[in-house]
Amino acid sequence: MVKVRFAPSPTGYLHIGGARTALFNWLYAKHNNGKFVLRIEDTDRERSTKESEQEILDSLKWLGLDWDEGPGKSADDSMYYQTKRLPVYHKYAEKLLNEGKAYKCFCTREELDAERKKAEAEKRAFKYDGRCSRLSAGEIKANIDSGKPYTVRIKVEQSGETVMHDIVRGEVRVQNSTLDDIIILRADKMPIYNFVVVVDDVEMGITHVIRGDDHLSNTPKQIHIYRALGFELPRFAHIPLILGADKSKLSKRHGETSVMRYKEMGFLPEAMVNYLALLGWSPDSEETIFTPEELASKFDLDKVHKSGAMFDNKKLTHINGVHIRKKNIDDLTALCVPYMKKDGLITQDDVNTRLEFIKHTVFLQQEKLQTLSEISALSDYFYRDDIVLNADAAKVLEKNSAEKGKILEILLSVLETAGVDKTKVEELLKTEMEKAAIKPKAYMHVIRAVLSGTTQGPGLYDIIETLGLEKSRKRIKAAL
RNA sequence: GCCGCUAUCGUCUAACGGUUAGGACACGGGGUUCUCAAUCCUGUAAUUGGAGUUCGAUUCUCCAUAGCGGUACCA
Repeated sequence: MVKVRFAPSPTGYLHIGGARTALFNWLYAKHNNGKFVLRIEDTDRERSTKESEQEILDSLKWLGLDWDEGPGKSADDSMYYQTKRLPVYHKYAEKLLNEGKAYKCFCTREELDAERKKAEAEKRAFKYDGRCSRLSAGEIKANIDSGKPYTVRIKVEQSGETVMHDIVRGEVRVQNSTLDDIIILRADKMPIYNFVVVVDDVEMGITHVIRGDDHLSNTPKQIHIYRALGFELPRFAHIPLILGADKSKLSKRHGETSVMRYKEMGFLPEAMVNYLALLGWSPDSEETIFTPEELASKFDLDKVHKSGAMFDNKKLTHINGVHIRKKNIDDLTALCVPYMKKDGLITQDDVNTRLEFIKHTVFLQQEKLQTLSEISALSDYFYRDDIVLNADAAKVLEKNSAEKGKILEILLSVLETAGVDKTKVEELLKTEMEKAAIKPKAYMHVIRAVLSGTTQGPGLYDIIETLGLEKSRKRIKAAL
């Protein structure tokens, strides 16, 4: 059975790139009726926080990327937190030490840093020379007796090459001579990523390691660790990075990268999923709009592209608009309400007492919305007492100033007899205006400006009907 | 520097070695419409360069160039 995992380190929010990696794993698991595991890689104690972890969990949940195993899925979560599995890693490290496949390295970080710097200054590649592996038993004992801290390194064979078969990259070869002895345990006994990732993937039975391209050069090292441990290799798939506008790996300096910020900005999770899936992968067909379920049924690793993909907010926004248009009005309203509340258009009381009205105003803007957050600016004139006349609308009134008074007088009388029913108003207004020899374009534009303060929006008669008699009358009188 | 990866419209991408190099976003034009949006039609726009293999290279090989990633007691 296919079993994949997403293994974030809780050192910050879940960003777009991480979300896409999680998504590809999730899609692959779903597609193959496999399992999707979430594991928290918190061995970097200095930077890991509980808040970050919570935000990552919330982000994944929001995106709908539910995990089969991981935090919150069983009575005992400890298996999914690396800091809670320290004895396991120590056990394996001990085993390697006993078998002579690993050794204790007494070199200090300072010494190594100095050598690295020197090598850099001399334009040489720095590589640890493995000197501690050649220490005599006596020297080792002396070091330990004197309490000298040590890291644990795995000895890496220096001849030959390591070949990996990546599902998306194909065959990748590296000369072993370019690798140095890999640290698996820090001086404080905390295990290192390359080591824990191997141990955990094996212990969890991960069959496919799907991760960002930036891990490609770690893979040969990990393969050496697998071999030292006598483990079988999983299948690897390195997916292309998501790039910013300058084609470097997407990061904060390119703008918003936090998944939760996209939620705040009014993006739908299914739109994020849809867009992210298309970044680095393409379906057989030429369609572009998919539900998460459709993506899961179509997704496969062999259609994953090799090169990095630039994140394009415009396309995301377009896809978001399409998904918004597909929403039913109850769901869309529920989604819009938080934004309307935040922008002061409505209160919870309004939600309780005039939900149908709110729904209707949302309905009128549905086809125009690209992001949920736009709802307030588009429909505020339905909620305000008075309009705010924008520049374009002012221009319209000015242009038609000669007829404005007459138009409004007629409208007023039409409303008095017809009420605000949109078909009745349309009918009567049309005949009355014809009598007065006023062109539709002229009176409609003027009325729209007076009633909404803008030059765009839903159909004019929808506006009148939604506004109601009282507000319409008030705005007409104010403009006269 | 060293190691690795990558290279098709501005962007995301498609194309058994044979296509007028296709689609989507964005942009431009037009239809529809009371406006905007939506929708429909439509236009502009790409194979990094050089060798080689081949009857024929976007596609295979090599070189160059460029970009990216890695080069930690981070993940």
